[in-house]
Amino acid sequence: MMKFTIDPITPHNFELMMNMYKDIKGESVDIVYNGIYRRVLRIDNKNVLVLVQSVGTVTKPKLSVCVYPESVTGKHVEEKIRHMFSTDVDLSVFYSIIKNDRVLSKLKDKLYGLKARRTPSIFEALIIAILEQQVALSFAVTLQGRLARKYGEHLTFKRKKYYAFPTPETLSEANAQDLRNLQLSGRKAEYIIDISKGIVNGEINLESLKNLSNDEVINTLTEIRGIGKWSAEYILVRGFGRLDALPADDAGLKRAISKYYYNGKQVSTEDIRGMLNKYGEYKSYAAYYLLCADRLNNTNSNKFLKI
DNA sequence: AGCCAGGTTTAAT
DNA sequence: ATTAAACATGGC
Repeated sequence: MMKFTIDPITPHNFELMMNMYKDIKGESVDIVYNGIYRRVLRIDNKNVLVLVQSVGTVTKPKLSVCVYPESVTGKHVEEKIRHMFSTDVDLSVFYSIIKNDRVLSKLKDKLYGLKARRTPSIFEALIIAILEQQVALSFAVTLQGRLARKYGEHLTFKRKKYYAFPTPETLSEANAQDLRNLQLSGRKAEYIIDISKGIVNGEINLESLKNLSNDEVINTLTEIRGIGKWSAEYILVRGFGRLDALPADDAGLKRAISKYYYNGKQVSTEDIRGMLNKYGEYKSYAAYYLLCADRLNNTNSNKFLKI
């Protein structure tokens, strides 16, 4: 077992990050209980189980990471964990940008230290984007779990099975009917198989997009069948970790902005872009905090945020 | 029952 | 160039 610690940029609220999705039922590749996050990661072409927990506080954050087995490069694990948990995001900058916004400044107090999780790979962000298109988030998580159980490799730790997110290689050989049996739509099944094939045969190279601008990434990704603007922007945020990108079409975001800023009146995508644009380099966090507020308002019987 | 949910493509106008 | 229908399922 390899063990090391990471010092995220403060503030960093690991517990809140873990709790943000705990109301969503359904098996998943991300397992959290007893305050410990567990999942299988592909590192150095090997599957390893990673356990992450907080051993610090929100203002003096420290993460403890355990890796089983240890036959991988520690530095590679650390890079992946830093990316996934946004340890290098500096929320103090975001908080100073939004200090005059009546809604976001309240959310800052309620969600202090909350950072967004990112996917370990761009491929995973891409597949999740497809799964989440047009369905409730909880259903998308259920589909993700089914996909992992059927197509993901697994490893056993303390008599418990942990599933990796499926690889493009495996999904490229999946059968469309099998995916439909998991209750994906026929379209989503096609998208996932075709994209996986494209990655395997080299027509799609996700890693090569890392140095491109947001717009260049969007233009490239939206040429792929099944990836529209929303998905491309979602992938920019969730997978690439771009802080200045934003899925402005998002249904949940529209609902939140209409509720908190426009007294329930409908807002257009362009309204959203216009208003969140002023948060510049951190506009993804403005969107994320609003989405979280809306979600917490809907899942908590007592109102989370009153404006 | 019917519409919406962290949309996209395809096939009409 | 814009608009409508189809898509799978669960919750309200």
